[in-house]
Amino acid sequence: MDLLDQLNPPQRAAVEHGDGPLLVFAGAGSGKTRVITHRIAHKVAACGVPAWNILAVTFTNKAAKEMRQRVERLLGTAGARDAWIGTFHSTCARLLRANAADAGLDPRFVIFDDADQQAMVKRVAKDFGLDERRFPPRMLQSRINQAKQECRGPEQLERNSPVDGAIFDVYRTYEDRMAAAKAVDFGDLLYRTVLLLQNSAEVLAAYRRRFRHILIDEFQDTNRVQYVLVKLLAGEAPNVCAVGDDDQSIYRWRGADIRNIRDFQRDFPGTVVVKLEQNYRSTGRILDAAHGVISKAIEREPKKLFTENAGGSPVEIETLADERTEALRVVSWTRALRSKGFELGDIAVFYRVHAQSRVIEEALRAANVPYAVYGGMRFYERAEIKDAIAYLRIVQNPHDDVDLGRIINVPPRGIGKSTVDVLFEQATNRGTSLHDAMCAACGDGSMPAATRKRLGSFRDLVHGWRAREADLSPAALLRLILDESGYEKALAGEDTPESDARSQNVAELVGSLEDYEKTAEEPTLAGFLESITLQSVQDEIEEGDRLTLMTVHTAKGLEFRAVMVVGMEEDLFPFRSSQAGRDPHEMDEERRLCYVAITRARERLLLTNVGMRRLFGFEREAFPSRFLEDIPEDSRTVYSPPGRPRSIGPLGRRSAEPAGRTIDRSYSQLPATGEDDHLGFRVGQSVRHARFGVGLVLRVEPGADPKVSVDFPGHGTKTIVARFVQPA
DNA sequence: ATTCCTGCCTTTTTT
DNA sequence: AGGCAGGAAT
Repeated sequence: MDLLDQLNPPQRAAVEHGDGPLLVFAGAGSGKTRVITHRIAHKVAACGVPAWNILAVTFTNKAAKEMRQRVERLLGTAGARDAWIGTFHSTCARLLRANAADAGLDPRFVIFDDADQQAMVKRVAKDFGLDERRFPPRMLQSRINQAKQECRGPEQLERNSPVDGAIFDVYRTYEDRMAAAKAVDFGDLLYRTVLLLQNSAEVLAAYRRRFRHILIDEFQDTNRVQYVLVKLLAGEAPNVCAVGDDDQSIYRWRGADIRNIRDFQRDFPGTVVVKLEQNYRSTGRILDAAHGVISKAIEREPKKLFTENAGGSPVEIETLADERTEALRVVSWTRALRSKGFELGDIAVFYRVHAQSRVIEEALRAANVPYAVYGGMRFYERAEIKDAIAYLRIVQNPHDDVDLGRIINVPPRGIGKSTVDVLFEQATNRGTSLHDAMCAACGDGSMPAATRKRLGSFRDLVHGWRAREADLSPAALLRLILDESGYEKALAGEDTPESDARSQNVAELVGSLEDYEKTAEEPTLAGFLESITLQSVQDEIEEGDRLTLMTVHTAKGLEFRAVMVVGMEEDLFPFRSSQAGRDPHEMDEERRLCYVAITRARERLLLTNVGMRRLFGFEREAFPSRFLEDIPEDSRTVYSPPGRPRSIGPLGRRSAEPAGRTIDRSYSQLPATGEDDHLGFRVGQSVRHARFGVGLVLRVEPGADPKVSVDFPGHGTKTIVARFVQPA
């Protein structure tokens, strides 16, 4: 087989390019993965490079898996085996575990996901007594992540304002608590790998020797620390091949830094640039539409996709009355396509925000159309699954405070909040983990005897499971835990439809652990735990005879014969949150997102917008997205209902008044004057409460259980059952 | 210690 | 609208 035969000239140039830095601009559908896989195969088969010397990095496990399969197809399974193909994060996790001592980590560290991290941040912020309104945990968390993305430890942070000071305190203490918990977060995986390579010349040299050829997929999505990592590994004679498309950069808000593409040519002198502009996916009309949208971006590398597949059906643009009608249109379009020979699996519906999916799901259920929704609440994020996993993680690493804190009283075993608070405090004071504090409390007199006893029996349970880890398979261990912890019984005891669903989910987790044991090369508990925390939405996608529903973000990298994008409206797509005043780069990103949506379609594309949309509980008038105007007229067909002249052309763009009308329910539901008087309380009256003192009645709520809303100076507004306050 | 309720906030989420 | 967190009631 000749690896070069099936390639067009630029693809071939990229594959054949010898040593030295290479930057490939790979437009949508231009055969990017083909170039990477063929380049790997070419290096190995034609240039005599040992597969061992190759590192290929992707962003999702799915991409990594697909890449490996395609390389195997070219080289044979054995020929490809030694190539290191993985995501940034899994690669780093592997490096850190292999060099744990040099990295200053326990090799059994657990990886915290977003939610775990937030729990830890919250705990730290609370210890500092920070006001949640001034310092939302979410903000603190993102500042920490941002710092790590920029390769900055706490000491490298600005500390000029009180706010900066608080962030510094939280960051530093967070790091201490993470160390005590023997846990790392996503940012740590990358940042600590960089530190490892910077601090150990030996380790760095070893990996530079090993990874002679580095290939990076989706380069436009790399952030700073990833870029630094690549530079470190590439070394003095960089054989780095970066493949990306600046037009598909849609994760700027998550730290992806488009400067990496520009800096690449500066940092790697002599970079050869190849542009792949021939598209093998979409019809000419769809590409024209995509180009119309993306060419208006204020900042982009000039390029234009072309295809030999000219013509095709026009892009359809259709205005519906409201989101329910739009959902029905999903059903009718699906039916129409099926009668034309499309399978359900060929069709996808994209939306800007998850909240849009519900109406569509309802319509599909009513019409008996099978579908799968991706994203939103994910399996491993469900409370019961997180609980079960928390137990497993405690077995792997009992010092994991977040997970121990999560399950120490789940199911309820009489170790209440106050007890846990005290234990946390002791742990913080002594610089130990919650686990160690718990064990200490079992042996000293710091807790009441009853509490001590309950802590002791829980500790014994945990230690018992740890002792069994070696001789039980992970799935068997989980079954033992679910039994002995009482978790299973507690769920069964609830006996509600919800608890049944949760039991099923837990059973499914056991099932997926069993699957893992069967399929993994070397199944271990740690391996399973790592694989699930590093899993993405895309990894969950399965082929099947059903319609696909997902956000545009999730759709990146996929393709479908027919695509429908709903909600093509100003303020929704492009999205604009209630706060105004944002920079034009954000609009560019929305534009690129729209470009991504359009370029997923192979043959058919339907874009819809509605006149009236109910979203987030409010109904408001909606106006066609500006992106619709950018689609050339000879590539599109516009359907608007009669009597509703919402032409897409130079449209009646919304005037400058604020977005829609909003009705504040909390006021419209206030009882009218005259109804204010109940039970002797009336609005404006002074009342006294045992704890909050004297306050002013703002609202009286009649009913079987009358309540009053009272503003207590110094305590804020409370809604209290009326009999707990007296007139003052 | 546990359960119930109210008020909050709402984008996207490769790992 | 709906999910969640924190506070209040039992």
